[in-house]
Amino acid sequence: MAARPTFKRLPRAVREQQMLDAAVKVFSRRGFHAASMDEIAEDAGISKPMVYAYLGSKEALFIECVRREGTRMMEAIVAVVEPGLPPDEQLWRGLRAFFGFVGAHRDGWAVLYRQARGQQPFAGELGAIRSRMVEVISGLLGRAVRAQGREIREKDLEAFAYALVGATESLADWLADHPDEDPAKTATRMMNVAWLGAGQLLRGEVWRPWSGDSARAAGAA
Amino acid sequence: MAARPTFKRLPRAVREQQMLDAAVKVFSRRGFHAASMDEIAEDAGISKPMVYAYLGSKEALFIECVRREGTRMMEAIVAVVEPGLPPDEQLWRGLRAFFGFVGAHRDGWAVLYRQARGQQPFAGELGAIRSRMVEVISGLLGRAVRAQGREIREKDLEAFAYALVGATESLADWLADHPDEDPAKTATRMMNVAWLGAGQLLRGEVWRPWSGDSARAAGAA
DNA sequence: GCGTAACGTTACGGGCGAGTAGGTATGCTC
DNA sequence: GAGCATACCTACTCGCCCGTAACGTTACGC
Repeated sequence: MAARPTFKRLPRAVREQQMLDAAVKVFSRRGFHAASMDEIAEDAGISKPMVYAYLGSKEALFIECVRREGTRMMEAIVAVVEPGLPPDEQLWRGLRAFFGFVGAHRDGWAVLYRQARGQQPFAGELGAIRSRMVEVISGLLGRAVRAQGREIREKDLEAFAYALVGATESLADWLADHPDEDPAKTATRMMNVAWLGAGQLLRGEVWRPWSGDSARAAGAA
Repeated sequence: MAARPTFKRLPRAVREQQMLDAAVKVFSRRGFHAASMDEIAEDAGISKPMVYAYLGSKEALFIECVRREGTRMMEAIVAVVEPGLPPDEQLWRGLRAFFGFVGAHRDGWAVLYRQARGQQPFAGELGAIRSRMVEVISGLLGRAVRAQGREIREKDLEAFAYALVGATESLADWLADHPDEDPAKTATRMMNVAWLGAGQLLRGEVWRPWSGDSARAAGAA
């Protein structure tokens, strides 16, 4: 044998994570179809049949990537959102966690989700994650509305939440394309859209981050 | 030869449109990669080499699809938005035209754009269209803000517009997935998000369509 | 220390689909 | 009605890349 350090034997769980890391990277850079299993394997420092042995197929591998990243993202969000807080603070915390996550996984996130949106086999997987987010947001808003004794149709709520999710994803793309932007500031921007809307913007109202518990929307200029 | 009605000879311009129609349909149903040139050709009632003779390559064909649909969409919008009207009415008109267009091209729009978002070669093409929309919206809002003697940073404006475009696209997807929904009503929903925001929603404020020129946001309940 | 199961490899099959070569028919021009 | 451009076809080539068969090698249990 050559000088090759044969210390490479690693347990399955470790290898699987390495493969997923490599897969996320390559899928991100090339897109699902343009990515080749050979490149992923090489990037993971392993040979192709191992990938098949552990993850099954290209499609399964991609789904696993989406699932892992999606789960991590959801965990990052739910970790900071505590029910019981006022709705705008919950929203703010969630957004800050979300953009923080995207900022930390710049290459990972955006392109992976940009990929999954289109391809039919994965629309379901991505749709499930988006559905959870829509649920969370519409639940949050719905409870807040009803807590004030008001009525609102479920479908209106769903559409509203859907739009907010879309806006947030869109700003995430924007963030991924502007590497010098600050995630927290992007979250603030999103808060201005989600909470205040264009009408308030024209009236000079601005939403500012929570510095403790007071200081909501600063009044008109 | 056989009984085949040989009356099929058509001028190039006509055939090109037929090919594009077929391509939009097939790309929509299958996605860019899964779509085969054979299927597109068959659907257009022509043979594959003709497609290559006229449109060049699969990639060029797809780009042409995006460009055509995008142009049509932009035309539908700019046809109804007249500068000089108050900003919220301009926004409302634009949104109504947009959702009307999407509703009328349900299969076309959503999936075509869902496709183009991911695939790298086309991101540019789609990005150009999105940029125009961002420009239009940020221009609209920027003028309105400055008309009131207020200042606003260009980047804030851009991010705001970007978020609105994302929200709108997201609701367009929603509309495409809910065939029984009314485009105009969806536009109204979007208006509630864009103009009022969640804060007003909680206060019971609702945005209602223009019936002529009066009747802006209906006051609190 | 030896069997065995888990880790790992090299090298190939084979399908699918983009793109093309080369040839035929039709209609327009003058 | 000859000539020419344009519309149109059948039948291929060929490369890429997913997935696998068949075969080594390390470490762990007992």
